[in-house]
Parts: sequence; structure tokens; C-alpha cells
Amino acid sequence: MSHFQDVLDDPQNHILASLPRSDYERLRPHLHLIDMHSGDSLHEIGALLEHVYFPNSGMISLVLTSNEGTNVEVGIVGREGMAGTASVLGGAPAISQSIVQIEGTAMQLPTSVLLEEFEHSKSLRRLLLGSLQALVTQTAQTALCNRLHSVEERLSRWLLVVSDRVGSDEFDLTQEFIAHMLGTRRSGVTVACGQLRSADLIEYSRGRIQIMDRQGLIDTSCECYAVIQKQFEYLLS
Amino acid sequence: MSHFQDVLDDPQNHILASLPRSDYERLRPHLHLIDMHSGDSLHEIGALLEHVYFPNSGMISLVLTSNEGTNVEVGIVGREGMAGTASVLGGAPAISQSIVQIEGTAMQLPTSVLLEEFEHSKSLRRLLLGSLQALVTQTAQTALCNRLHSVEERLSRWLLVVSDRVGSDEFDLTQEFIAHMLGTRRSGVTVACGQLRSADLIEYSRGRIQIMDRQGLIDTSCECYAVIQKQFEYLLS
DNA sequence: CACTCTCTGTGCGTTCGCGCACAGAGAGTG
DNA sequence: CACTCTCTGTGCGCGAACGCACAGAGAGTG
Repeated sequence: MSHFQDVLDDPQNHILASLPRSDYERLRPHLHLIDMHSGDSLHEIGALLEHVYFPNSGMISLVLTSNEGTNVEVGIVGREGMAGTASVLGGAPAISQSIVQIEGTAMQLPTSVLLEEFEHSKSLRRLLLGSLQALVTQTAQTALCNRLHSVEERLSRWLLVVSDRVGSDEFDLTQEFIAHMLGTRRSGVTVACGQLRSADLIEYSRGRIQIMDRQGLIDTSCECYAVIQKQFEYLLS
Repeated sequence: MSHFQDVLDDPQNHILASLPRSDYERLRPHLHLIDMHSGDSLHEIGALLEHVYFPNSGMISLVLTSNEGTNVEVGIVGREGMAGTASVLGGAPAISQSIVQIEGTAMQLPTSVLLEEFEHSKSLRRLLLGSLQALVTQTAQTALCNRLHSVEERLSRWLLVVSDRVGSDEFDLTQEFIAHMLGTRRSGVTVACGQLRSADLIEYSRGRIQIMDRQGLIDTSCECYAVIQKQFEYLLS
């Protein structure tokens, strides 16, 4: 319990941590620390958003699903952002699902509280909209990437982005999961992973992946990584 | 000159038209009516945004360019929206270019004025963020569409969206232009256009396209059109 | 250890769209 | 009318990725 208090005192989430203390104190009574487990769905397509989530660790993917049931990731939210941005954009029903890809913890906040505070706190607005900009950039670049780049390039880019978001070179993800994010076949991911492993860029086994040669992976990936990365640097500066 | 006054009195742009009169009057002295010509670039990649644009008519495409020089459209702005949303999201250099695809007029406004008013007017915030939500939806759905759907489906979707944005069933666009938007070959567009024409869904010749059978086109297109459309209906309701 | 379940590896025919190249058809100009 | 320029039509070889199917390899369980 004292542990929980500690986290609430000192949030890892970048938005919450960057708020002026007085602003943060207004939110704090409404914040609820939750565990996010791999596969959890925080927001369903078509539903209204009752809560938003500020990750302290782990990673959330924003996923669209086609009529045929194929999934495609359109954005990633880590501890620099918030899941549920649609709520401050007018509260239309979500068109994307928020799925926990890498476990961690998050601060849960009722949407109504967020909206109230969003009106009053310029700091919160600035931080939230800034993280939204990074998210929009990701989504737009993904649209280009999905159109133009090969599975191997996209995989490389994706691993790098995930690594940055979770702040680690090693994480738990099966090829099947990755295939859903890239919107491609599982066996296509296997082949691409094999190529990256042959080049000694990554290592993996049964659901665990490790980046061995970060620079090599950057060279293999498309320029989309650099674009996204640059936007995040701007955000955090 | 009196014509200009008329337009400024009664903007066609949905955001400006929906503002409370008192809010609008504060913006009005800074608004500048401009003509948008096909091919004009309103915002360059990497540049800071000095002005934002509220279209009264016509259409603006938000376009990304790959390292190899291929263009891909990630969003469309018509008279329901504004070009230059990045300015209210923190002002990072644009990653997309705003290109006029269909000529018309727009209200030009200095970014500094917009930012000032954005802080003061809740109405403006609500309207701007709402239109941003529609734009983000478009972008996200485009990311999925680019990954999963055929040229013919994407072309159909695109024609329908354009038609909705400009409020007409007929517009000027060469196949080459369309190819750039869809991020595909010009000859691929020719084939797809041929199929749609064979099915009596569209008619076209030398840069002019007409939708003949709207419902048929909807049936041919992917579900992405419906998703985008739904979001716009929500926005305008 | 035997069994099961999940995850990864591999192969094969097919389809889509690419890159490229060239032909022909409107539309405007001198 | 001859000429030019832009826009559209078409064909062909090629490669990436798809759908599908099955084999094998870790890891955990009774």
C-alpha cells in the first residue's frame, strides 16, 4: 500500500510528472493505479470512453480491425502519453481499440475529471496536445509506411519504436502478436525475423525478443523510424 | 471588394461559421480571404506554420513524402476543418505538406492569433479539437486501408470522401494526381478507373471525374468510407 | 518420462501491384 | 491543318506477400 502511495507521489508517466504540482494535486484524488496485463483491452471499438490511462510502464497499442477481422496498429502509447485521447477531442465513440501489448502499470482517471481539468489547466492542455501531436505523427507515418515499405523494414521500425517506448532492448512478444500489429501474416513475420537474426540484429525465442544491434536495425528499417523518433525528441524537449 | 466583405461576414467554413459571433469578431480583423489554386502548397514539410487555413470551398490534401519521393495522402481537409492543426498541438515542424487538390477559397489566419484565441475561447477549442478528431480518424483508417485494401477499393473510398468534402459529384483531378494521393502507380489508377467506368459507377475524361452511381461506388469501396463518414456525421451533429 | 500446447520454421501455388515502355486519344496553339 | 503537350490505355516480366498447410522445437504439466 505504501508502494502505491509512492507511485502516486511520483508518477513515471511523463504527462503527469510534468504537470505543476498544484494541477497534479487536483487530479490525484481521482487517479487509480492499475496493473496492465498483456492482452487487456482498455477501450473497445464503438464504446464511449469512461476512463483514460496514463501508463507508467509497459505499452499500449491502438488497433483498428477490418471487416475481415484483420488487426492493424495505428499508434503506440507509452509512458510519454495517454490512452483515450478521443475523449478530449469531443468524445466520439472510439474507432480504435486500446490493447496492452507489454505489461506494466498505469494511472486510470475518469474521463469526466480529465475533461474538467483540461478546461482549467493550460499546462495539462499543452502536455496532452503535445503528446497527441506525437501520436498523430506516428499514425500518419504508419499510413505511409504501410503503403510503401516491406515487411522487414516495417518490422525493424516497429521493434525500434517499441524499444524506445518501453525503454528496454528486450521484451516479450510473440511473432503472432507482431503480425497482428503489422497487419501481416505470422509466417511473414517469421521470415523477416529470421533475416534480422541472420544479420545479428536481433535475437529471439518463444515470445521473447532482444535487440542486439540497435544501429544495424536502424539501418535496416525505413526512414519512418527517424521521423517518429524526431517527433518524440521534440515532445520531450 | 464588397464581395470579400460578404464572405467575411458569412464564412462557409464550418468552424468559423459555428463560432459564437463575439468570438468570431475577434478573429475577423486578422482573417484574410485567399484563393487556393490546384497544386498550391500551403505548408511545407519541416517548416514552422506561420498561418493556418480555413477552407470555404475546395479541398486540401495532407501529404507525406517518402525518401524515394513517393507521395501518400494521410488526410483531407475541406470546409469542415482547418489546415495547420499541428500549430495548436505544440508547433512542432510539420511532417506533412498541405497541398491544394481542388481549387477554392480559404480564410488565412496568423498562427499567433489562432493560438491566442485558442486559449481564450472554449468554443474554438471544442470546434477545432472536434475537427481534429475527424482528421485523426481519417488518418488512422487510411493506415489500415493502405495495408489491407486493393487499389480499386481505395480509389472508390477516396472518390467518395473527396465528393463529400467538396460537396459535389464532379471535380477536376487527373489520374496522375490521384495516383500520388493513393501512393500507387498512375497506370494502376487507370486500370481501377476503367473497372469503375465499366461498372457505370463513374465517368471521366482528361482530368475531370464524375460520380454516376454513388451507392454502387459505396458498395465497391471498402468499409473505410463508412467509418470516416460516420465520424464526420458525428462532428457535424 | 510421456503428453500437450504454444511458438517458430518452411514450402508452394497464386494474386496483386510494381516498374517500365510505348501507343493512342483529346485539347489547345501557331 | 500540322504540331505539341497532356492525359489515358495497355501489355509484359517480375517480385513481394498472401493463404494455406504441415513439420518441428521449447516449455510446462501430470
